[in-house]
Amino acid sequence: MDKVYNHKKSERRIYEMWEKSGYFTPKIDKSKKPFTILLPLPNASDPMHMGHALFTIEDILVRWHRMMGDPTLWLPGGDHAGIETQYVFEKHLAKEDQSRFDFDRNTLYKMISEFVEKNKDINRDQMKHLGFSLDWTRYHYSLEPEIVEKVLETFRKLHSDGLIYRGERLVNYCTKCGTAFSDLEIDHVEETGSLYYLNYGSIQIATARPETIFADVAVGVNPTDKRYKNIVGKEAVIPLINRKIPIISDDLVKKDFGTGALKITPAHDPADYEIGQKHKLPIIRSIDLSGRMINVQEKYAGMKILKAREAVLDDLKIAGSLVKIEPLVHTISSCYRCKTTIEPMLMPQWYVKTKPLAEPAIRAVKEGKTKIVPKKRFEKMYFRWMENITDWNISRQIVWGPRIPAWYCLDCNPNIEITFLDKNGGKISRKYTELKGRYTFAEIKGGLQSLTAPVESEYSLNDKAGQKRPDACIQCEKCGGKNILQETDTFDTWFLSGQWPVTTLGYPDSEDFKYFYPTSVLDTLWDILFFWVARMIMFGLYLTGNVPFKVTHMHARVVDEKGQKMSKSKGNVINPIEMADKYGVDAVRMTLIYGVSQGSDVSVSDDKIRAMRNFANKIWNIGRYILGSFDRAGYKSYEDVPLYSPDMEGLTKEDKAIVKDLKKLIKSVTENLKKFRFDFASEEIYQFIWHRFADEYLEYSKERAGNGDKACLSILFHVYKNCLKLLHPFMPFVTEEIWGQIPKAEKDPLIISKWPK
RNA sequence: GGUUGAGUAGCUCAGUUGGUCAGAGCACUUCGCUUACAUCGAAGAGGUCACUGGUUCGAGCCCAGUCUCAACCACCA
Repeated sequence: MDKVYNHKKSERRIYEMWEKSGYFTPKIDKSKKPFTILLPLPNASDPMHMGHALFTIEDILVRWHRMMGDPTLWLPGGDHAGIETQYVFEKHLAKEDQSRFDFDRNTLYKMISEFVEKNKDINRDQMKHLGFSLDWTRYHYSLEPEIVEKVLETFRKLHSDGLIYRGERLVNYCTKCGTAFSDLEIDHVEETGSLYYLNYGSIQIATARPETIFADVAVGVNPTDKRYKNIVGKEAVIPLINRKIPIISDDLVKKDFGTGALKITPAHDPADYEIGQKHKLPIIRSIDLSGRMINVQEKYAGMKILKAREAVLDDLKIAGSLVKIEPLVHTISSCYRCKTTIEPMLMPQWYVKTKPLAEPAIRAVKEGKTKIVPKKRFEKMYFRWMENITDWNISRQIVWGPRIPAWYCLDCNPNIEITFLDKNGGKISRKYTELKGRYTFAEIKGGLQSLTAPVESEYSLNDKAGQKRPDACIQCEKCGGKNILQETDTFDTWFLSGQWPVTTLGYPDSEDFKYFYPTSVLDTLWDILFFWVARMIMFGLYLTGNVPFKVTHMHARVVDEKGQKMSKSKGNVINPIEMADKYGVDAVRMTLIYGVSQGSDVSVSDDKIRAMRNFANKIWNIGRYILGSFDRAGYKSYEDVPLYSPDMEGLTKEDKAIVKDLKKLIKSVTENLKKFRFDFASEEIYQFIWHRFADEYLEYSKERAGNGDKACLSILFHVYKNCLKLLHPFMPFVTEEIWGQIPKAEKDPLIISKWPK
C-alpha cells in the first residue's frame, strides 16, 4: 500500500467494476419493497457544477438502501432544457455572426439537436466520475420519441378534459429570447429609475415609461379622489401627438402615488390591461415583439425602447410637457435566462387550467402522501404557491422542444400570420391571405419559422381514434383543404419534465412502472419546488391517481466560503470535477455533506475539501496500520485471525468498550440516515473513526498488535470493516479500494455488502 | 409591500423535546519526523451565543420588541 491514498489509481477502475458487474441495476423482486430515486434531470448538454455534485445525497441514500438489500433503482436522465439550450446555442451562433432568424425552424432544430448530441456524454461521464451509482441501462433523454409521445398524449387528455385553452392576454415576453414565459420564469429585480410627471392637458400624470404614451387610451384616477372628482368623464390630451383620451375612475388607481392620475396603456402593462378590460378600452400597441417602437411617428419608429424613451423625453421637454423628474425605486421583471427586461405583450398562448390539478396536489401533501422534508419551511412555501396558483402558460415561441400538437387549416384561418424564409432565403412575414397565390404552400412550409394564429382560430388536435401519428393530420376535416400547418409554439420544458416520473418509468403498462411507481424519494434544490416538484405532483396525480414520490427532500444551495452564491461573473465558482481531480471524489462528496444542516447553504472551499481529503487518507492509513500489524505477526490469510465474537478469549475492557461504541455508532448512523440527517451521520462516523478509533484505540493497540495478539487484531478488523461499511455511502471509492485489500471472509465488493446492524 | 429563515470562536457552521450546551472543521500558538498517516500527533489560546426586556429554580435554546442580513412571493404606474 502507498503511504498516502492516491485516488487517481482507484476511482475509474472501481467505478467500471461496479458498473460492469451490474450492481446499479436492480432485480425486480416482488417480495421486496423497492427503493427508488429519480435523478433530477440535468440539462443534457450542460457540464456539471457544484449544485449537481449534491446528487451525492441521493447516492448516499441509494448506496445505503442497496446495502440493506432493497431492490434499489436510481434512475438517470437528461433534459433537452428548451430555452436554456436554445439560448446557449444562439450565443454560439452569434459568435459566427448568425442568428436564429437566418434559418428555417427545421434546420435550426437539427443544428441544436446535433449540438446537444455532441455534448450529451460530457454530463454523463461527469456523473460517473463523481461515483453516482445510477442505473445507466435505464437512461432516458427527454426528447426520445416514446417519451415525447406520452407527453403529447397527456396534452390531448388535458384538452379533452377541458383543461387546455388558448388565451390572449398580457404575457411575460422577452424580446431577446423571442418567447413568452410563465410567471415563474421571471425574476423581479429592484431598480432605481425615474418617475416622470407629464402634462396631459387638463390633468397631470406620473409615469416611469414615457415611451409608451403613444399607446395610452385613457387616464385613470381613484373614484374617491376629491381632487379629480369633477374631471372624471372629461378628456385628457396625450402630449406630442395631441390625441384626446377619456379620464376614467377605477379602484386600482392609487391616490397617493405620483399625482394620483395614471396613464392607461393596456397593451404594455398588466394592471392597465385589467383596467382596460373592465372599462372596455381599446388596445393600442407601440412596441413590437423585437422591442422596437411601432404605430408611432416616423421619427420614433423602429427605435429600441430605451432609445425611444430618451427621444420622447427630449421632445416632451421641448414641448414643455415634462413637469419634473423624481427618482423611483421599483421592481422590474427580467428574463431569468438573459436578464433582459420583460415586456408585457398581448399575444395568444396555450394555457393549462391549473386549479383543478392543484387541488389534489395540495391534498396529497396535507394528507402526508408526499412528505416534504424539511417540512416546516418548504410545506409553507408549497401551500402558498399552490393555493394562489394561476393558469400555466405552456407555449414557448422557440424551436427547441416538441411542438404543440395542434394543426391549423390556413384556408379556414386566413388571418394566421406566417414568418418564413422564401426559396431565396428572404424573410417574409405576412398574413396567409396576403401570401396565398404568391407562394406555394410547399415553399411556405419548407421555410417556416413561426406562425401566430389569432386566438379564435380553429385547430385540430388530431386526436381521433387511430390517428396516433402527429403528421397524419394532412387534410382539414371541415373544408378538405390540405394547406395545414402545425402550431409552431413548443412546450414549456417543465411541461415535459413535470411528467418525468411517469414517462421515464414507462407509464402505464411497463413492469418498471408497476414496480417502482410511486418512487421513494425525490431530492432536489428548493429553487425548483414550483417549477418541477409541484408540477410532477400535479401530473402524477392527474395521470395515475397516485403521487410520484413519497418524500420530497429539499437540499441546500452551494455557496462559496464567504456564503456567496457562486457565479461566473463573481469568479468564485468551484468546479466539482476539478476539485475531484485534485483531492479525490470522496473528499468532494464529503465536503458537501459534512457539517451541512438541513436546508441551509452548503459552504464550499478549497480548505474544506482538503480537510476531507485528509480524512480519506486517515482511513487509508488505518488500513495500512492494521495490515502492517497483521503481516508483521506473520499471518497470511483471514483464517489466521478469528472473526470477532463477543465471547472470544483474550478481550480486554478496552476491546469491549470500542465494540460497544461501534454498536452505538451503527445505530445512530442508521437512525440519522432515516431522518435525512446526513450531516449528523457523517460527523459521527468522522469523529468515531478519527478520534475514537485511530487516536485512542489504535494507539492503545500498538503493543498488543505488535505481539500478534489475535483478540486485538480481530477487534481491529471488526471495527475497521464496519467503519468502511458505514462510510461507504459517503466515501465510496476509498472504502471500496481498502475493502479489496484487507483479508476477509466476505467475497462481495463493499457496494453490495451487508449494512451492519 | 407580504412571507420565511438567519444572526454562536478570526472564517464556515453544529448545537434535534430549555438543566455537562458553550462545540466541530479550517486558520492560529507551542512542542514533537514515536516503524499507519507531517494529508500526522500532543498540548493550547480564542465566544457577555446580535441587542433589550420577560417567563423559569435554570435560556443560544421559550415569549415580546429592536437592529442587521438573506431568500422567496407580489401588477405599485
